Amino acid sequence: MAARPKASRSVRPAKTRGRRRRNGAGAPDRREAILAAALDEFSGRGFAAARLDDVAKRAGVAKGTIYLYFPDKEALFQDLVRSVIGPLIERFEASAEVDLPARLVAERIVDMFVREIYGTRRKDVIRLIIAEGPRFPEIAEFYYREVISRVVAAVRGLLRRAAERGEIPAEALARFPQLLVAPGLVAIVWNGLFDRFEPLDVAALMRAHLDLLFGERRPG
Amino acid sequence: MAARPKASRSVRPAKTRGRRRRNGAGAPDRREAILAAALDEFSGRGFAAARLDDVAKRAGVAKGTIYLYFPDKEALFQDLVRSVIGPLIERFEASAEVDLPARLVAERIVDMFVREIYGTRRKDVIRLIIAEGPRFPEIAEFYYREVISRVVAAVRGLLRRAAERGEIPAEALARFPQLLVAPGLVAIVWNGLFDRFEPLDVAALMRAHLDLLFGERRPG
Amino acid sequence: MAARPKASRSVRPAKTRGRRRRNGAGAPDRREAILAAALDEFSGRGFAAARLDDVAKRAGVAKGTIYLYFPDKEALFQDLVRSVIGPLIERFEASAEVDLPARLVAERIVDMFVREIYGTRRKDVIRLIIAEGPRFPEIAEFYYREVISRVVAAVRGLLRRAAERGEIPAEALARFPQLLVAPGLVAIVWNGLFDRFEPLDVAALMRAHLDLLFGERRPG
Amino acid sequence: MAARPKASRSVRPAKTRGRRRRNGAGAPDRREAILAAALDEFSGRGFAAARLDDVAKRAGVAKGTIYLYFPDKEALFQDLVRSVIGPLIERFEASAEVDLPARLVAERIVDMFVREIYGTRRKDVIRLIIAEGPRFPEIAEFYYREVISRVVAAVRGLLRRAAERGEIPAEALARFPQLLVAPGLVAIVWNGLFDRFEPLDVAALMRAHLDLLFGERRPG
DNA sequence: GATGAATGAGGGTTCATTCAT
DNA sequence: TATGAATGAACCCTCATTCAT
Repeated sequence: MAARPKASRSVRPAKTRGRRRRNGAGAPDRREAILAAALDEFSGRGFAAARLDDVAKRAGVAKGTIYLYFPDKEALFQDLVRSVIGPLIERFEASAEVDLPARLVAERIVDMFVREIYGTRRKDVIRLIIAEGPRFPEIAEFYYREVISRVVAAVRGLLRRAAERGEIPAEALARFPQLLVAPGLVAIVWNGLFDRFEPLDVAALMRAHLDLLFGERRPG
Repeated sequence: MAARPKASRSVRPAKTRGRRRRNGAGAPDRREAILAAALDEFSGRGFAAARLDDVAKRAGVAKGTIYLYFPDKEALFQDLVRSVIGPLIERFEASAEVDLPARLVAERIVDMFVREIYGTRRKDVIRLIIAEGPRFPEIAEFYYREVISRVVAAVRGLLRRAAERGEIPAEALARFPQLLVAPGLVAIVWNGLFDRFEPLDVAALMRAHLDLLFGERRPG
Repeated sequence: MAARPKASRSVRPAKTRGRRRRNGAGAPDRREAILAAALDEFSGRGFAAARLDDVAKRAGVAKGTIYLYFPDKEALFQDLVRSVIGPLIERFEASAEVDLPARLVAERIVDMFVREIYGTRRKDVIRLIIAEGPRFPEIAEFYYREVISRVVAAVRGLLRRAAERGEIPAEALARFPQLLVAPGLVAIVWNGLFDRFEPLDVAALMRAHLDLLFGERRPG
Repeated sequence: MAARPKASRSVRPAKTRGRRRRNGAGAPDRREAILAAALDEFSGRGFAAARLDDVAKRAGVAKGTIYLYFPDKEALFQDLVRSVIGPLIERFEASAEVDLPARLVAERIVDMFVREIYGTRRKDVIRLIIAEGPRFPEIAEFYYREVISRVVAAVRGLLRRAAERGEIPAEALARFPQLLVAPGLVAIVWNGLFDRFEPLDVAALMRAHLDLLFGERRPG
């Protein structure tokens, strides 16, 4: 924090783009190792309380090495979010575009959420965004631009098509696509805070949610 | 740092009992001023990054004064959460118990949420709990015990009655009362992260949500 | 410490000299209570680490009350030393002046040391002087002027008379009266540091010491 | 504050093992510089009042550097004592074990005391132990175990042999070896408190002491 | 006189960042 | 490139001292 220079805007060092050295063989990529360690530390303690020292230790590198790949702590955090969230969205858009009955598509999306997000460290990144976003406008903006707005658009498309086919009654959802994903968010938050008191069956939760939206599913 | 147990339980100094000074008239209570300032600072920067110095400045007291009312930074945080959340829950339970059609009760609850939480600083406290809860097991536990479990119970009761009267189709909701409040959570998170990109009409969101649950509302 | 005004030179407030109030009846003297509490706290934790808050608590007065009797922490410390050490010395000089065989006089002095110093809180004050003296030139000077130099003079007189009568062999002691009291100091230091590992029988130690100086004592 | 147990045991950082920098030539070791500075500051102001800031300044390092070598202020203090006292004792035991007339051995020991302790900063450490020992049980214990008990044992051996050979009259000393070293302690305390009022000729003091114990020394 | 809430300078400790090797 | 010792700005917390009541 404080008055350190703060170049922020995370510059990927040349060497990483055109990567050289005996990498590609078996040497674990330094940058990846650091990002992975950072995810652990940041989601375990929050951005401010996480120590780069611990990140370095966990990544198996020296503290100074982090600065070869990231200009500062904040940039490391931002790159972490980008690197985890970035790849996610394309897959999601693809899922949402297939032209099948909405319920089916929704189920696929839910499946993907459970498998690819809730079941992985990615949910921790989303939790991080929720927790730290207010302090990191750039992160929030990135997330809005790269994820939220596209998810919203994709879901809207899906729902409009469904509405046209009469698969869903109202246009409520099309106006507030957030309602479709709300339970996913709840699940992530619940998981972080209350799972040890009362574990949540996400899959069941999401199914119940779809039942509410699309009407009881006829198992037949 | 981290979340050491540390019973804490912040002691209200004697002075509040036998209070001196021109308090009793209308002078803002020191303790309240500090809590208010703490809410601002904590929700603005997060627990770890917030400076007690700033809390003091904002509260118009000296740094040391904070320690007359709270044993340490963590206790201040915990007391803040307790003092804001505590009073909330009773009102909520009362709302949920009235014996009226579920839709009506739900609407009242939604109204209360919008007015008493979303429209006040309380939403910031909830955001804080979401953000810091994983690092503060005591906070998470308190919140689970005092809020979540009671809300869940109250909502379950409400929904069961509604289901018995045939007002809502499924028992999905009774199994996952989280689904009822999910949009509230989404609204709070959205408000903190994305409102400046795309403001959210919470009232409309919540209404749409109720429409989905109870079927389109007949405006008549 | 630091840059506080520091009037030091402990001014006994007028009220204490010409003491008023229902004192003399049975009301415990405030000043004495504070000094007693200060002795406990200072000898328990050292000057710097002792807290006036604790002194006040132990004395049963409010923190501010201390400042009615002593200008600051340092003056309290100095007055403490003076009030405990002052009365001691006259008694000692009287003991040393009686015209009896040196061995007898020495035995009386030793007795007095054991009873009046080693056996009371006064030994703690001496320990305090040893510990804090280097930081409190005034204390050291007071102690040297009021105690050491007078003890040394008295002991010298005693020894010279004894030497003249042939009771002690050498003039070594007269040159270094410190040698006479050295075991007393050792006892005090030992008591503070090592008594829990190996308790010291002071009386026996002092007797052995006298035996060395005056030759074996014929019990007959 | 106070004297919490706290295993401490200050860790020598790796750098000392595989040392870099032009050390190995003659550059003063960081750790040593800090210890030396700490000795100055601690013995000048006492443990509690000494400021690590000043220690750092005096050692020519940054404040944070201290924490690379010592976990905290207390450990620095303890290590200081250990590092100064540790090496002392072996030499002393060796001196006490030679099989020569007791008077000669005693004179050697006294010489060693004057040269190696009284004439060096080591006397300041002993003063520190006396002053702070009551607050630092571990220090007192260490000192008792590593120094006192061994000195006592060595002196006892020495005296027993002397008694057997009839060199000293009584067994008083063997029961209270403290009597042999008492003047050394007095000298150290005197030096710290009263030397500016009345300097002490330690060598003469110690010689006079030996004369008392072993009988006048025949100059022939 | 007595009180104790309030003050704020100060000090121990942490940790992001730098840089000589 | 990689290292990790060194730096020093901050920040939490303490406590001597003040002063309104």
